[in-house]
Amino acid sequence: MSTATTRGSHVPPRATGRPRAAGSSPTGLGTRADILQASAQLFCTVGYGSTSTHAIARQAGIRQASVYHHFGGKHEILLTLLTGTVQPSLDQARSLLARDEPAAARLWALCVSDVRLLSGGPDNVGSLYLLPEVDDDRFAPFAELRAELEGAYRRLIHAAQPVAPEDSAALVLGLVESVILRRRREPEAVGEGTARAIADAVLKVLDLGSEALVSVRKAGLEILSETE
Amino acid sequence: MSTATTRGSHVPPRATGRPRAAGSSPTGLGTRADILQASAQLFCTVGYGSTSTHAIARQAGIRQASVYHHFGGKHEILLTLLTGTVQPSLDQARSLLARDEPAAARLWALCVSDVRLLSGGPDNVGSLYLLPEVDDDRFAPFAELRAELEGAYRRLIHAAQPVAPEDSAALVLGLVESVILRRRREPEAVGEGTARAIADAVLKVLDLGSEALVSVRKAGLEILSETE
DNA sequence: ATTATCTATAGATCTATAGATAATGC
DNA sequence: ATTATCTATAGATCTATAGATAATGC
Repeated sequence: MSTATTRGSHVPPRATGRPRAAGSSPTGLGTRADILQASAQLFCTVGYGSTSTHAIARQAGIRQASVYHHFGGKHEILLTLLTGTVQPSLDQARSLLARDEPAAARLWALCVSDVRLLSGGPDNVGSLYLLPEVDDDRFAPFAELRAELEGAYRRLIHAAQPVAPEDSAALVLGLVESVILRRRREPEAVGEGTARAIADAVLKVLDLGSEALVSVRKAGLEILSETE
Repeated sequence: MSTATTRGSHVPPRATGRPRAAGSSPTGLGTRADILQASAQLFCTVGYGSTSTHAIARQAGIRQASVYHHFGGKHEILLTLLTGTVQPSLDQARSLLARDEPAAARLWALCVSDVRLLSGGPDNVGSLYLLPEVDDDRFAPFAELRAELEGAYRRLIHAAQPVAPEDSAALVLGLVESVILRRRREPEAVGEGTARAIADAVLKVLDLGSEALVSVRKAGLEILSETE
């Protein structure tokens, strides 16, 4: 729901335990959140393998060894970030699947919602999806959530456009996820306009982009206003 | 042109120098090609930072220190792979820009050609574009080529659809590059059909997807048969 | 003589654990 | 007593260089 939840920590830090040697929690949300935030920023900019636990600790305002009090290692941090990023998308997808509005409008809303999620937040966490390391078995729980999301897209696509070819979902997800690289290259160019443009493009690709698009968009916005 | 050229080596190895301790060139194209091929495979699967020069050497059939006889370091290998991957796309784009056929057909052909390039070859080298490390200044020469390619897309898009919004190129490139992640997730699902489906989707996104699409496709295939 | 490889290694990491320490909680 | 941090460090890398070696070329 909120960014704090996404990052896996919303409890304000209690004052127990030895104090930090230098400074206080950069995020103000406790050490776990500090580590996740620092890791997200580093993984997104220099990559997973190139990021040391020492670099994470420095950015989180603690010492290297303290990272291990909160996580089993780098892989556990990345897994937490990955699932925390895809979970809100999946929640929204399920909520949209359960509704009664026309499928085209719900699909449009899902695309807008996902692009917003990928565009928002302090770091481009969506780019974690692009890390080659994510294919590793250690991150299988994430792959599972991601596959469920793809299934939700597939069902909405089929409901909206029964004659769509089997691999349409790949094109649709490709359009939605294209915002990740776009944000990396032109961070300031990405906004609400991007979300709607991508959702429109999805409908066009599915041959649902005629004059009906205007009314679908309207219905989609209506849905979004009710689900956030 | 050929994969060998892309990888920067086509000269068969001469037999000068101390022989290898174990085995012979895995690619049969010389040590430089061995290193590039081994690095491509590793960078694509486990990432850049997670790949050691030792791992590269092992896979290339040489000792770790020998890598430095051919490249200044890992970054120089990645830069070679990146530019070698984008260069053929850029060559094709320039060649298409210079032709006289309708812009829609040339754009369709460019998309098909790029998806083919990204789908082909032994490794998913397109996924090197996705590495976070690529944003580093060391890889600026690649970013420049990539920007030129985007410019070529932009010009073809505008010629084919004068009323297309400014950021259409981002959507189009997003669709084309979506094949990279698709190939990573479902390698066997990607083929010529994917290339044409993506190129079709590009025209639809640009509102060029009516019944004219059939003739555009035909013209595009004609062009492709003349430029390969 | 030239070349491409090799072996060996210095110095710089990097990960993960052991154990000390400095706070709060009861 | 419990907790979260700290300091210290062992052991395993990893990069890049120095210098030896084993081929071909002339």
